[in-house]
Amino acid sequence: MSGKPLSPQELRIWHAFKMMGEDVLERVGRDISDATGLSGADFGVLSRLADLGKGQMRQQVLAQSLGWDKSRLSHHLTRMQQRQLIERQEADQRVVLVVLTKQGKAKLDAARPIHAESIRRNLLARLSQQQIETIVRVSNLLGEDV
Amino acid sequence: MSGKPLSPQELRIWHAFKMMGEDVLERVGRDISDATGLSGADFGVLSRLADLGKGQMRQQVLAQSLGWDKSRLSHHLTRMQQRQLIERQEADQRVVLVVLTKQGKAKLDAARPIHAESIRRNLLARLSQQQIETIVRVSNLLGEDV
DNA sequence: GCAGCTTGGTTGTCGCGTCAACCACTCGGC
DNA sequence: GCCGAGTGGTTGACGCGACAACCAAGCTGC
Repeated sequence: MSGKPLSPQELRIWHAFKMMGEDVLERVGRDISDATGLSGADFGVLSRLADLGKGQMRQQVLAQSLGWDKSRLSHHLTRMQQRQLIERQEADQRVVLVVLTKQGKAKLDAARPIHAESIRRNLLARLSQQQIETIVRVSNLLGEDV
Repeated sequence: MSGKPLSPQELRIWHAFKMMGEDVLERVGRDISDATGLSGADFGVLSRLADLGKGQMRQQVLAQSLGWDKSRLSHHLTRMQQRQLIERQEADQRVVLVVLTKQGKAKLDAARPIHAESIRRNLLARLSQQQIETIVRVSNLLGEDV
């Protein structure tokens, strides 16, 4: 409410906060992509498919677990399908099953160690236990709906 | 490196970290956009133009201060130019000056208080002083190049 | 002079993400 | 029966972003 502009101090905090996420996300994404050709988004889809769904899952459940809307997922799956990472099967009409292909599984398996290593190098190894705990706590605070 | 997969604990940390940034960025961006039609990127361009350059700046300097590459900026400016938020003036050949238009300035002035309020509500007000200090420290740690 | 590098910027292409419109099916009520 | 609402998904349009190729201009050095 108070229309006061942000102080230089507040601006610094905001800037730091923005950079923190973007930097790390970008590095991890790039590591995966350089090594396997998968984007961070691809990796998210494939790993949920494998871990939560034993290789197959309904689109909407997948969307839910990614925090994506159905349109975004539909577009993304179309592209992944063209690259043979997944298939779509109509279970009964109306329900579409997303199925991990051999190739998708292979790429995922190739990407997992890269992903893990990158997260350790770019995030976990750089922070103290204290700091990590604060991150988790802060994330929960900020994730609450107003 | 150790090929070990991430533990559930490590995964939770990673997930928390990812969400933290995405949530808040998205909320602030949406607040600005709902109120003024400017994207977060537009706001960044306009505010740098106004604050760092007294309303005009060379493209490359602008790109530098945004952390964007020249191509991205060029594309974005083309779109902003079509919406009359900025103009491009060739100073001497070879150098292009980006100039804030009246409309751009007006939009920026409208957006500033929204931006400030949104950051306070979605970030600053939710955290303790301790936590904020940790964020800033962590951001610096993570921003260092390897 | 001119070959070659660097600098400042534009352009095309293509993957990504949002929004709104749409289709098809199911279910509840009347 | 049918009408309306909700659910699961697709589609098209359009802005955005990364990348690579390109076009000047200017700056060496010979």
